[in-house]
Amino acid sequence: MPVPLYQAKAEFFRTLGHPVRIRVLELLQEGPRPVHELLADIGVEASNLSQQLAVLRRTGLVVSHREGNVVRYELSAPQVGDLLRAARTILTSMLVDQGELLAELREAEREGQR
Amino acid sequence: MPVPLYQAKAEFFRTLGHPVRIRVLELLQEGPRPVHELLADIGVEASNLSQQLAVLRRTGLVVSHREGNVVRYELSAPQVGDLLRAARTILTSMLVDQGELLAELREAEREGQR
DNA sequence: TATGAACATGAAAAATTCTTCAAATCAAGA
DNA sequence: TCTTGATTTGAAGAATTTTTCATGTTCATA
Repeated sequence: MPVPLYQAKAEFFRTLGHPVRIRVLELLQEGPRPVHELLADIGVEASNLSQQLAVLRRTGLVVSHREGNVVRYELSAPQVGDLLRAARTILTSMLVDQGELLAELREAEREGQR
Repeated sequence: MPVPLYQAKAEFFRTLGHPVRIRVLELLQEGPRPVHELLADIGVEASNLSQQLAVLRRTGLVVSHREGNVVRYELSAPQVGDLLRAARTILTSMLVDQGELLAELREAEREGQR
């Protein structure tokens, strides 16, 4: 009973769909990091971060290993960077469009006020 | 009060994180399509599809226009294709890894049984 | 203008996901 | 061994998202 591909994709995107998880992935693009460092950069409760890390671990996007007192995380799929970049491209172009729309709306409003 | 970028990204990915929405986007990559055609390809209730289309419209990923009796949808950001492709790459490589893992587990099990 | 097909919408119930809190684990050092 | 810092875990309640159903719209055509 293989999970249909489109469902696997949906699950994959859904795991990217959380602000803390996105920040973690972006930080990890620069290289492996211990939890306490992530914790310092992203300002959330330790247990909350831990829960999100668990989500990323389950999907296999990151792996962790303990080094003494500290647990270090890293991306397991380096291509994640490409994905985030592609997303950024779309997103900025969409935000630009929205910005233009917004500008037009404001313009229209000014016109109306005369 | 601009929405922090990482939050915008998370929202963006979350809208991709639904099987019906993914299928819609993939179908629309091949070109514009009327709702009833999407409906035939994806087998869900009409109102359900409609709700998901509404989500995609709100995020600005698709646009629709009525042509007589029919409403035609299309991708508003053609780069969505790139994104889906990047995702597919990661996903398949991850699935392959999992497949290997699975194979090892089965192997280990066989070993154990001897 | 009455009817029907194609879609959309609003709202409530059902299902998932998030956040938070208390408690547990693990390794290092006193 | 006791303590402490680092991190994880389980569970419960809060918040969001999905699904579903009934009802609207819109346009074409009889």
